[in-house]
Amino acid sequence: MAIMAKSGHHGVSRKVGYALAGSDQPVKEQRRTRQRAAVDEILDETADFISAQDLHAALRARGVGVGLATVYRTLQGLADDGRVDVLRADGGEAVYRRCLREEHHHHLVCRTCKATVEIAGPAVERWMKTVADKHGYTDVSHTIEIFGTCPRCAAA
Amino acid sequence: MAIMAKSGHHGVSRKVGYALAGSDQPVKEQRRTRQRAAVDEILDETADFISAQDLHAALRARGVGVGLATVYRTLQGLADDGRVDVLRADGGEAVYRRCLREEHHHHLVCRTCKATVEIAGPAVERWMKTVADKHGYTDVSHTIEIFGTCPRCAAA
DNA sequence: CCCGTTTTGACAATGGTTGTCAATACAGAT
DNA sequence: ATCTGTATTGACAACCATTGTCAAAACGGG
Repeated sequence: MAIMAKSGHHGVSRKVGYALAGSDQPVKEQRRTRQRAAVDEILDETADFISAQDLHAALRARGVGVGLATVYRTLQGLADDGRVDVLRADGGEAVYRRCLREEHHHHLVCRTCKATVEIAGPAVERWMKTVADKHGYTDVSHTIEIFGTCPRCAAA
Repeated sequence: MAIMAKSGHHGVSRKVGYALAGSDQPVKEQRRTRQRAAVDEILDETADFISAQDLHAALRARGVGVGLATVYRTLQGLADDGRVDVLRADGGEAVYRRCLREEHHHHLVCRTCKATVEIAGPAVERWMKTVADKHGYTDVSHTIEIFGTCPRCAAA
C-alpha cells in the first residue's frame, strides 16, 4: 500500500498517517463545474493517494487551469461527503484518494523501521459496535493504532 | 489538554491520522539538560497525546522557560529514538505521548458534544496482543478511539 | 436570455514546524 | 574546581501547506 511520504519537505523522515473518510451526509457540492470535473478526473486516474498540491500540479501540467484554493476546496468538499478517503502523509499534509468502499483495515507499525502490517479485525469491529450500542452511540467510526517493535528491529 | 477529539470532528467525521517514530540509529540525545528534563517531566505527567505547542505552553505556565524550537527538537529526538509515539491530530499537527506498554482504557467520544465514555476492553487488549505476537512484534502499545453520536445529540 | 446564487481565483493571512547562528551550558579531562 | 571542545539553546526568520477574503465570472432554473 505505501502512502509514505513523497517529498519530504521536512528534513527528518517522519511517518505515515492513516484515516478514513466517513460519515454519510447527503450531498454538498451543488454545481457541476469545469474545475470540479477536472479534479474528479485526476482522482479517477490516480490509484494512490495524492496531495492537493500534487493534484494541482497535475492539472496544471495537463494544461488545465484551476486555482489552488479551488482544488483544496473541492477536495475538502469531497472528503466531507465521504467521497474520498483522507490521510496524513509524513509532513502532515493531507492526501486524498477516491474512496474505495472496500473493507477497511488497521496497521501494526514498527516503531523503529516503520515496517507495516495490515490488519483486518472483524472481531474488533464487532466489539466496537457492541460497545457503542450499549451506550446508545450511533453513527460510529473509529481509529486504531498499534505500535510495536518488529522482530527484525528487536533482534538488532 | 486532550488532543485527539479536540478540534475537528465537526459534523462530518474527519479523522485522526497516526504515525510512528522511526529511524534506526542507536541513541541520539547525548547531553542531559534542564530543558530536556523539563520536557520529559511534562510527558510523564501527561497521559494523553500532547502537541509540541501545548507542551511548550505547559512548561511556560509552570514557570519553566524553554524555547519553542527546543521543545520541537527534543520531541523530535525522542520520537526518532522511539521513546515517544507520534501521531497526527486533525489539523495535521504532530502530537506526542510517552510510549506506554499497556494501556487500559479507551474513549467513546461524541462527535457533536464531545461527551466521553471511558471504555475498558480486556478482550480487545487480548486481541491486540495476539495479533502483535502473530507477527512477532514486541513491546506493543496502542490507541483506540471510537467516535459516534451520543443519544442526546442524536435526539436533537 | 436573465438573474440570484454559487464558485472561482489571485493574493493575503494563518499556524505549525524547521532553519540559522551567535551565545551558552554540558561533561570529560586536566 | 577549572578548562575546553562540542552539543544545545533561543530568538527570530523562513517555509509550506492550508484557509480566509472578496470582487469577478460561471451555473442553471425560470
